[in-house]
Amino acid sequence: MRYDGGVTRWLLHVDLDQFQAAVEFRRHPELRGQPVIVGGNGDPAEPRKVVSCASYPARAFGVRAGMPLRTAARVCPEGVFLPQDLAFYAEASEEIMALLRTFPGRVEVLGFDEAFLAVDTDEPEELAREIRAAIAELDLTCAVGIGDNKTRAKLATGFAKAVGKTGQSGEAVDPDTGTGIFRLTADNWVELMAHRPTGALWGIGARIAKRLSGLGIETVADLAAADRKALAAEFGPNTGPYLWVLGHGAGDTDISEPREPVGHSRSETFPRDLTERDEIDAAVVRLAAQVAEETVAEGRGIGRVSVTVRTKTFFTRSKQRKLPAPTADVDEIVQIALEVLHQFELDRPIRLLGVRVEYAML
DNA sequence: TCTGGGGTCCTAGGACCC
DNA sequence: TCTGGGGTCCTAGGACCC
Repeated sequence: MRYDGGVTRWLLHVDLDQFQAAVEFRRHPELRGQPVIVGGNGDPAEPRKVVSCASYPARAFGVRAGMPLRTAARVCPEGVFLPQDLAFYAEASEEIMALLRTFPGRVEVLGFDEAFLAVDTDEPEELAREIRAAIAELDLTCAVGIGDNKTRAKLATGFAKAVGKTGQSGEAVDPDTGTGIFRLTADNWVELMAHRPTGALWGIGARIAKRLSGLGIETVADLAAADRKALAAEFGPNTGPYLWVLGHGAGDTDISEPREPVGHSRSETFPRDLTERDEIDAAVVRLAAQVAEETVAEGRGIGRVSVTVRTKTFFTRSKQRKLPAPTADVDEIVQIALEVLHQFELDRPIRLLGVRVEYAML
């Protein structure tokens, strides 16, 4: 933790509250405090679309991200449904990240609504308060997790949101009160995390938690005490030991340098299943052309094409092909996507089609 | 009321070559 | 005639995250 100068390196994790809904409130102030549900085209009757973001009042009804819109409409009849406007949220996200970059430290963007800051300071809470105050100037709120590494900073944000909860609204509020900020380090890791299920860790989802459970590992403490060899045998030589490390709360102590994106994809779940070869082909042609055009417009070459097919029964498979040479030819990509598509049986009604490309230097 | 869309990374296993 | 390992490339699939 200590290095030249004797100032401590801290990782701060900044996470906006109910981001998409909060951004909508900026242009629809009359909706503040309402159970707003963002998703699909804003029609709660639209099938096969899900909630992207629910405002805290909507969450009080049980509405959650990922829930079908029609379910949300049922559990929250007075919900205000808004179409998802990703371009608008991207713009707001840029504004937030630009603001974060005005603070001392370096910024790693994690998504539309969260970022890590690596900063050398002895007063991380002070900085966190300043960040929350600045975000409040944008008519937005956020929680800030402070940690001695990224793992702990990220998890600290969860505690910050719990601490900052104010009754029904659930918002982490009031930059002056110090709520909405939490510090998680090696000092309080065991006290706060040891008894929690492994799935509480960032990087352990439902599947791995279940497999860990099969090994008798239920809690973070169990994971930290687990035999690394046994973990390696179950999860592989890299993932296994990494899980053990996670159990101890260890993680990167600096942000990652921005990486070049590795690929790009477009997919679509159809309102009704596709059964005709013509319409299946046409959809793949359309998706492939879109992905290829977007990729070429960015000046990138394409080295691999993959096609995903999901049937009515939610059976999902993908096939891919490496190109003989990188290309920026949209027609070539479309042709290859069609050829890959035709490697599938295509004898079942199709719910989703997707086309993905991987970048390659031309 | 069935289960979005867009990413990243890891692992297993077969083919192929030395 | 049979049998080695190691290394790399490629595809398929799984898992995680926001």
